[in-house]
Amino acid sequence: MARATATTAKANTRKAQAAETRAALLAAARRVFSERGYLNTKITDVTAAAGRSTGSFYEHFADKEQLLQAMIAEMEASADAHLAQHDHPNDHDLTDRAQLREHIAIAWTVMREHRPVTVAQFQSMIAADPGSGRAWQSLLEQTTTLREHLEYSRAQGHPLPGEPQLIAAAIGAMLGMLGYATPATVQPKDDDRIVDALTDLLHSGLTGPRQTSPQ
Amino acid sequence: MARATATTAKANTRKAQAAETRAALLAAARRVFSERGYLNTKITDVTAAAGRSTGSFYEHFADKEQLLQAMIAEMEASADAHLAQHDHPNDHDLTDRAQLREHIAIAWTVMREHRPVTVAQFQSMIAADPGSGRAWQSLLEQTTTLREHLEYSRAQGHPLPGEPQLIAAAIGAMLGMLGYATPATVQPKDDDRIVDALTDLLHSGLTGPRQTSPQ
DNA sequence: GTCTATATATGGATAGAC
DNA sequence: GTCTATCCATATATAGAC
Repeated sequence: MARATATTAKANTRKAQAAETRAALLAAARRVFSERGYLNTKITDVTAAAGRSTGSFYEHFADKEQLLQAMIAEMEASADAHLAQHDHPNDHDLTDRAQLREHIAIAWTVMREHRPVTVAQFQSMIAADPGSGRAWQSLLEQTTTLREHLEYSRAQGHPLPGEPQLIAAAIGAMLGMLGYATPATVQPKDDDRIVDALTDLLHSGLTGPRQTSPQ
Repeated sequence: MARATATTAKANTRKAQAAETRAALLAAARRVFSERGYLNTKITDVTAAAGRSTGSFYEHFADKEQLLQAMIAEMEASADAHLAQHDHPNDHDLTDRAQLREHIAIAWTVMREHRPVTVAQFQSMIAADPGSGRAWQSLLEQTTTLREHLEYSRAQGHPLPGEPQLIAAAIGAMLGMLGYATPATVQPKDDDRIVDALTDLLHSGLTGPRQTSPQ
């Protein structure tokens, strides 16, 4: 079948077409990953969804793993731009409810907005050999900032439930797993409900000072 | 190579040998799953580790999934026997620190003692198509008891951070993911440290009433 | 019931024309 | 750069002898 070779106003140069194909593959991967996930998706699924050929795929990516890396790079660029709007000094105090909520909300929003990528990344991590320790390593890496904030809080005199590294990993585990498992169909207001609940749970736990419901 | 056909005192009946082979396959699967995990393990990896043939495998299990189901059944039988030692009435109050810790400790211990199985089960769940909602469904199922306890606590007048179902899922997500990611090499005393930290975090959160360290 | 040997299916990856 | 056609590696599952 004939495929549009210049759907945009861009000049139909060889270079521009390559970029177009690459973008089409990335976009198709996002679509396919959100349904079938990363592990069950075959290269041919992506190329079929993009309307390209298998051979063309390998002109842009060495394999499926490299495709995922490119998607992660895109996401991080986008997330960094988003984060630049907020100030993120190191001296955050996560024992302050508002600041804790802000962090949870940002993490949750990024996971939601880039769901196909985070889902794929999560699957890829889990599929690694358990003996390799990659899951633990990944958990530590993704919670580095969180850990630093906790260390700061502790230095300020707030005693923590445990070592900052462990607490950060626990929180990261909760957010990551919940973000993966939560259906894509939840509404924005549910997102708020979830962020509020997680914030309260992590801020003051199950016994924190909350008003008893009126009954 | 010659393989022992009657390593035990049992009579070498056809039936006994079948049971022996089945047990050998299950034991081999535990060993292999703990290193390479469930997803990356091939049927031939299991049979090779068990010293049996591929053809023999299919005499006992229809496929890898059924092998895992058999391992889960074994684990649940073992866990139930273990749980029978404690009383588990429905009227537990997880806002009580000791009772919360008990629950976390049991969950953590089961995950540790049956690590190959829980790891395999976790991988199998994650590998399912994200669009199927299996991860969310699994999370709800595995936290049913937890949810009931939380509902009880709430009925007793303890306000929770959110809906019991969501809070239970969040706690389950934390425990499940952390149990998966935590290296198999941690020492028993580290297990205690982890259980204590998680208990404190979930009980009173990051700001709960704890003594400031002497400094 | 267990074995060896093999059929079958799948998907990753490449060659060469356009 | 993109395509079609194809090679090739891998793993599931079965057939048939013992």
